[in-house]
This record gives sequence, structure tokens and C-alpha cells, in this order.
Amino acid sequence: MADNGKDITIYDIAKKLDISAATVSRGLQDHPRVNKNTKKLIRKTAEEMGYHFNSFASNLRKKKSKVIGVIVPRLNSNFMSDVIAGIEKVVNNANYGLFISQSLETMQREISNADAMLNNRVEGLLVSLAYNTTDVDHFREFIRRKTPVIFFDRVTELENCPLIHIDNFKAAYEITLHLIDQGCKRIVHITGNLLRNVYKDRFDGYKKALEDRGIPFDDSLVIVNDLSAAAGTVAAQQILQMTPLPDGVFSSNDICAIACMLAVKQAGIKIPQQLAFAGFNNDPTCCVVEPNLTTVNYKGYEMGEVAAKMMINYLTDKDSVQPAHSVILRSELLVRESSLRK
Amino acid sequence: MADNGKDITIYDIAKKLDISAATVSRGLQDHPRVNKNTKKLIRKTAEEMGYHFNSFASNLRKKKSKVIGVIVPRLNSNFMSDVIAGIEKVVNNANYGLFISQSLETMQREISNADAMLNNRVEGLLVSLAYNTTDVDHFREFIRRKTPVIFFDRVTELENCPLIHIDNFKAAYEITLHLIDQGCKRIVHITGNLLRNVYKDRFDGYKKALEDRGIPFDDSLVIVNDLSAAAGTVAAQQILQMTPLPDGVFSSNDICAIACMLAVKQAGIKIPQQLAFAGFNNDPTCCVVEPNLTTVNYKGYEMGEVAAKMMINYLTDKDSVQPAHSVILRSELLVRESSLRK
DNA sequence: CTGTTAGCGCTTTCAT
DNA sequence: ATGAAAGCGCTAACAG
Repeated sequence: MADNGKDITIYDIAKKLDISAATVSRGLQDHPRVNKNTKKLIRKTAEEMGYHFNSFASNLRKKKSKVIGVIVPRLNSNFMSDVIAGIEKVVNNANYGLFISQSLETMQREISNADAMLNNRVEGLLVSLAYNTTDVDHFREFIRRKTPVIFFDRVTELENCPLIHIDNFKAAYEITLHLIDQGCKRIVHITGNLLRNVYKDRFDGYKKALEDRGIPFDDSLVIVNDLSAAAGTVAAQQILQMTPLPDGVFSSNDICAIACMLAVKQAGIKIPQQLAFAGFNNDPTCCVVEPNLTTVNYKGYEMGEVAAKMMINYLTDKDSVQPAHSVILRSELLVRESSLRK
Repeated sequence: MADNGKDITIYDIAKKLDISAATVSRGLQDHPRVNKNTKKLIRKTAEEMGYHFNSFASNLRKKKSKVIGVIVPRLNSNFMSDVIAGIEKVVNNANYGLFISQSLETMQREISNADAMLNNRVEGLLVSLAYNTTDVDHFREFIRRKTPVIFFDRVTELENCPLIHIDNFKAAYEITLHLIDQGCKRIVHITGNLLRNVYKDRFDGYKKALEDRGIPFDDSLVIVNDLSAAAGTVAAQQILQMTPLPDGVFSSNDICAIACMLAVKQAGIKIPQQLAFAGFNNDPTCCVVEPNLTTVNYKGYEMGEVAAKMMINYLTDKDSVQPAHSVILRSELLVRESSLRK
């Protein structure tokens, strides 16, 4: 910025060097057919004059933004901040910027966020759906514009958008089998909004495991809440009032499982002898709580990286118009003391 | 976007309605002196034609971006993701966008992030410094351009930039006094890079408390590391080898304190009887670990909100060229079992 | 209340 | 290897 308060432009540099703005533009972009010395001179002068590239002008002209949009339910969960960190690293290394917003779990805000992404002409959109999103028409305009949309974790089928997630059904199936193998026969399942694949699939995995082991599914053992710590504490009270007392709890996330476990423990229940526990996510807290919580390991950082790399590939290898392909990331059962009865 | 693959512009709308582009622009902006019906018609037509506002063109013309930049060391810590969530909410509600990047604790990346912020003409910048940033010249250009820069948490004096933080000295002083009052006489202090105010001030508070209680400061009781969980485990080994064994530990963050505590506990040390513990941040895990960790409550969400609101105020109340003012947020000592020996 | 016009700063043919 | 010129889409005087 010049001292008169105005931005230095390539024209200012051009005038000073008595060359054309076109050459300055090319020089700054390291265009092959610009004289090496001219380039060097342009860079030096730009630096000296305090020139700063104007992305708007460039974006307007080139009709692209070098920015990738991200819409997530909340930023402040251990899982999601890991995802974002992974995305940011990949995106930044590829010289793209990140435009981030949170839907705060409401579809209404998700829609307005999507609109802002459109106005800012993001070149790609990474989305994890809000708790109560019922339809995804607000993402169709991106598809019409051929702007890639990739869903991760909380996904949904939409045209040919790639989905990045784990096999929630299988992971839940395995963790439930594990509880059964430890001798549990009445297993409570705490879950979230079944509209979301992550909760629906885990619920289905739970039911399938019961079925495969010949345990009848009991509706009254299912608790639906928002999976927060507070909800976990409330769930503990519900569980304590069930007769007979259940002998296992599989919560669809760790935060809720841990709060619930602490509360029933407080009430004098022995864990895992009387009540075995299992969660989901492998939150760091699992290894702090006593007994350590059995869970499904499923790290966000990697998911963020994978989603972002896929996006960067789409945007970079213009040729590879490969059909959109979804990715199922690995997850693993981590057995810890909270469920070990043998 | 039209079906031919080109964006619909205000000119397309203007042509269709046989009015001028200026009127369309005004209508879309809800300009007062545009006929109500015309406005309604413009909106309806824009909607029908699939028009989407082009921020670049607008930004270029208006020389403003309606975007606020954020540079933080890492996105994936409980504290920082809370801060970001608070910022995002305020910024989004004020109809600004968020451009986020992480320095990954290096000054080099902080500099390149700052450069990207400049290119994208952010209207304001919120910064929490990287671990090893030694000078902040890379932010001077923003000041020259009168782009407000606000530091939070990990702050530094720079021109008149507002600083948002807590009284780290006082909080550390109080928590150390508390340990002393519980009978601790040899208190280990685990800290991070003393270049950063947060660690330096806490260290100073610790020393002052010792001094005020007539306990000589002992250099060999100070452990400097990166305050990660892994570092906490290592610190535990160092502590166990100290003779005589210390009787208290004050760690500059909770994550490190908890890892350390779990490790010494594992080694058979009784907490708090043999070794009392205190951390900093009030991470949710404090209430899960046994015994619960004494700490300083200091929530990020509020800090993010305060920083963002101040920024929005600067950007909105053009008149209030009030001198930059820093804010010291409240923090509170939370005494829990890990330090209660009486 | 509405239209005309001149850019914002950059990129990119098309020339030379 | 460099220049001239047009235009990306929007806004804000200014004029009426």
C-alpha cells in the first residue's frame, strides 16, 4: 500500500519500470516467456513498492477463487477440529484458502452457509451434515455448476458426490458382538438423530449383532438423545431405573458414554462387572476415564486429509474426470477395561 | 448459473426486465429509493434465473471483502476449537466470512499465512501467535493499511493492537499459593516456550507465589517442554527421579498435567497426598481424571466471541475510532481433589 | 425513482 | 519477449 493510502497495482509497477502491465502480470506469475532479468526486476520492485496481489481482481478475471468451502455442524468437538486441521494442512499446502462455517446443527443455517459459499464462488465444498437436515437441495446448485461437493462423516447420497466415511454398520456390529461375547445380554444403545447415517448405521449394526446372537431386540433399551455429556448424565438416570438393570451400554459416541459411565459409577454400579460400557470415536478422554473406555478408533485428521486431497485432485487434474468414488476409511475396535469382564 | 454454463449477472436480469443494471444492483441491495414493486420483481427474477451474487466483483469495486482472517497455532485443541467456534458464530451473524489458517506453531508458516490474508484483503485479522514466533513484522503491513489486528491468548505488544487475554500471572500466582497452602513446599512447574506471554506470565506468577511464601525458587524443579500429553508422560519420569520427591506439580496446561498425573499414579504415587497436581485451562477431561484436576477455568468460546465482537465493532462503527483497548477476561481457580490435602 | 458511465485490478488473446 | 486493449461483474457518482 502506498503512503497515500491506496493499493499499489501492477500498473504502478509497470509505470515505474516503463514496461506494460501485462508484462508485470506475467512476470509475477513466473510466465515462461518473460525475460529472466525483467522478472527479477519486477519482483524486486513489487517488493520495494509494497505491492500485494489482489485476489479479487484475479478471481474475477479468471473466474476462480482458489478457495475451498467447508460446512460442518460444529467446530468445537475433538473429532471435528481434527478433521478441520487435516483439511487445512492439505488445502494450504496446495495453495488454496479455506472458507469455513458451521451450521450449528440446523438445516436453516446450513442453507445460508451454502449460499455464502456460492457467493464466494468456492471451487469445491466439503460438507458434514447438520443434525436435522432433511433434504440437501441447497447443494444442488453446486452440482449444476460442476463445483465438486464431497460429503464426509455425516453423509448422504446426492447425485454422484463422493462420500468419505467409515463402515459404521460394521464397527457397531463388532463392538456389540464384543459386548455380547463378554456376557452382556441386555445392552442399552444410546444414539442420536437416526436421520444421520452415522447413527442409523451404528444402530443397525447393533441390531444385527443382537439378531445374529439370538438376542431379541428390545425397544425399551434404546435411548435417543443429542449425545452430549449432559445427555449422558440424564441417560444414566434412565438406565438406573430400568428393571432389571441392563448389563451393557453401547453409546454412539464417547462423550456421552463417559458422562453416563461416571454417573452410574457414582451411583455405586460396578463397571464393567455389573454394567459394561462401549463408546465410539476414540476420544482422548477414553484413556483417562476409569475404567478406560472400549471404543472404535476413527480419527478425524486422516478423514480431513483424505477429503481435502480428493478435492485438490479434482481441482488439479482437470483431465482425470474419473467418476466420483467414495472412500470407506478404516476403523478399529479398541477393547479396554470398561467392557472386559473375562 | 445459466444452462450454457455461464453465470447469470445483473445485466442478464436487467435485460430481461428491461431496466438498467444499476437498478438491479440497487434492488438487490435493498436500496431505499427503488420502487418496492421493482425490488420484488428483481428479487423474483433473480431467483428464477438462478442468479448468484458475485462477491469478487463487488469486493473489487468496493475495495472491501467482508471477510475476517484468523491465524492460530493449531485448530485441533479443545481450547482453540472453542475459540474458533465463538468467533465463527459472531462473524457469521454479522454477515462476514471467515478465512482460517493455522501456523502449525512455526513462524515461517505464520508469515505465509499472513501474506495470504493480505492477498485476500481480509478486513481484520485475529491472531494467536505460534510457539516460536520471535518478531511480528509480518503484521505491520496490516497496520499500515489500517486493517485492525487483534491478538488473543498468545499475544504480544504491537503498535496499538488490542490484546485479549486473561491475567495469566495472577491465575498462576493464585493456583501456586493454593498448592502451598495445601502444604506443598517443593512444587514442580511444567511450562512451554517462555517466549509466549501465556507461559512466561504463568511462570512468573508461580515464582512470585513462592517468593511471597518464603520458599526459595529452585531451578531444577522447572520442566520446559511442549506441553503435549506425550511430554507429560516424559515429565513424569523426570519427576519420579527427583530426590527428594517433589510434593506438588503445577503444569501450564491440563493435557500435560493429566498425562503426567496418570503416569506417576501408575508408578504408585498417591495423589494428592504424596504429590498434588494443578493444571490450567479447565479442559473437560479434568472432571474425568481421578482424582479430578484442580485448574484455572478459562473458556475459549467466550474469548473468541469477545475478540470477534470487538473486530466487528471496529469494522461497523466507523465513527468510534476509539483508541484500541485491550481486554482482560476473567479466569477462576477451580479447586478439585487433585490438590486437596486438607 | 431510474439510467449512464466510468472504473475497481488483473489476465489474456492477439499483435508485433 | 513485450504491448495494446478488452472485459470479468459490480457499484456509485452524477444526472435527470
